Parts: sequence; C-alpha cells; structure tokens
Amino acid sequence: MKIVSKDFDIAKIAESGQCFRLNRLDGGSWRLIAGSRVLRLRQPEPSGPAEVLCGEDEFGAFWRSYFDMDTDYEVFRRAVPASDGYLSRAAAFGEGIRILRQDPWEMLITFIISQRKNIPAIKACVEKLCAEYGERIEDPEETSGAPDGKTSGDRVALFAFPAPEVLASLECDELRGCSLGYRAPYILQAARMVSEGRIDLDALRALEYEPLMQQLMTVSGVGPKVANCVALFGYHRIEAFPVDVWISRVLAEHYPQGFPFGLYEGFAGVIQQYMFYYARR
DNA sequence: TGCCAGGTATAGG
DNA sequence: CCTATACATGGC
Repeated sequence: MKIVSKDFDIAKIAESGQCFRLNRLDGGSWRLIAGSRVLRLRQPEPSGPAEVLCGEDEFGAFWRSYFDMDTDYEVFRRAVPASDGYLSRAAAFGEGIRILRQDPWEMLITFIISQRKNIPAIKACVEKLCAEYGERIEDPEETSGAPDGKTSGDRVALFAFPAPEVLASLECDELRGCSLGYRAPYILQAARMVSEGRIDLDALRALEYEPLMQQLMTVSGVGPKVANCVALFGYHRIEAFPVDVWISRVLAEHYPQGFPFGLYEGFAGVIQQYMFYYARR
C-alpha cells in the first residue's frame, strides 16, 4: 500500500541514528526489522510517496503507530524562530524525519552498545547479536517469490532481536563474541534484570519522564545519554533530549549562552534529531 | 601507528 | 558537584 505524507523520508530516518536495522537493499528498496517483524519499503523520490509492502490491516495494526504517522511534525518545525538561522536550516534539512516508536528492550540494549562506537560499528554489533541469538524470521518478500524465480532483494537469513531470557542465559564471554568489549557485562546484567523481573520495561511506560529516567539509570551501563535515547526512541518521550558528542559540539558552537529549551517544551527530542542529523552531514 | 567513535563507572578533589 | 581516567573493538 502507498503512504503519502508530507513528513516521511525513509533515507533520512535511516540515517538519523535512531534505528539501526533499517537498510537500503541493492534494488533501492528498504528493509526494516523491528523486534521480530520485517517490512519492505520503497520510496523512489526523496520525501515522495512511499510504498510499504504489507496489507492495510497490518499497517494499521502496527506500522502506522511505529512510524508515528498521526503526528504533524510541521508544528514542531514552526516553533523554530527565523532568528535562529542554524536551527532553521537544521529543521528544514531534516524535514521527513519522524521519531519511531521502537521497542524499549531493543533500545535499551542497542544504546548500551552504542557508547564509544560509531554508527556502522553499532549496526555490525547489533546484527551479530541478532544472528547469534535472535529467532530466525521469514522475509515476506522472499516467500512470495518473483515470477522468474529470482528475488529482488538480498537472499539472506533474517533474525529478530534476541529476547531478554536468551541473552540472560549466556556467559559474558559468549556475548563478547559479538564485539561488545567491555559492554558485554552491561548487556548481561540488563538482560538478567529484565528476565528476572527486577525491572519491568513494560510497566515503565506509565511513568513520567523523570521517574522513567531514574529507573532506566538503575541499569549498569546506562547513564543520562543512553537513558534519554531509550526514553526518546523506546518510550516516545519526545521531550527527552540526549546529549552526545555531536549535540554537545553544536551547543558549544551555536549556543554558547545556552540553548533555548523553553521554546521547545515537550518536544525538544524532535529538535535534537534535526540537530543531530544536520550536524552529521 | 595512533586516534576516534551517539558514554559510563569509579575514584579523588 | 566537578574533573580525570580506564574501558574493548574496529576502521581509517
């Protein structure tokens, strides 16, 4: 089915650093793996009409919410005053980015991995983790098959993000095989906290931003930056404003007297994404 | 080879 | 509360 939205650019979302399993395939289409779901997408023109290869029912039941399709992002961009030239450019440049509603468990582990790694390295780690310990999943495009016997996409095995119980049952050295380095014990402890019920990620949805942050930071290896990413991308708290090295640089260079958070109350995270995407190009 | 990558825990002032 | 340092791994 087709999606026409004024704020939906798959390439920008893929490069915005919020999800690590959205990749362009050889034919130019995109494959997204979220939890244990797979979606193939096409978007011939940047920010143009997009086509998702799933039924309307499945789209409505999961993906519409996942892509946050019912939010008008133009409202956020309009909050940027013309007097702020830098942010005006950043917001215009990032038009089409949306904050995805991803799985809290996947975000927790992914962003623990992210510390002191560049994005390609994070993606490589996540893929290794999934390939080693995730459930095998079917690619709907592949099973349907092309008439000539060839499939249009990459013919590779796909794997879901591993369940907490699976990671919790491992030894540290097994996890280290996924190039996790010193993060392996963090991942293991997080997995055991979740699988033993010492932290209930689903119950955290009910919390306000501050208590949510406090709970997330009880996990070893989770500081303010990672917790903000989990809050923003896993719990859709769009007021969360993760400060990494890129954002820190932007704030120091363009806002030496302080960033005007008051202008963006309740959605600073969206602004952060525009800044992050712009700063990295 | 040396430096850096979506930081955090820890120790010391 | 603030600053300094170690921490694994891979790419350039």
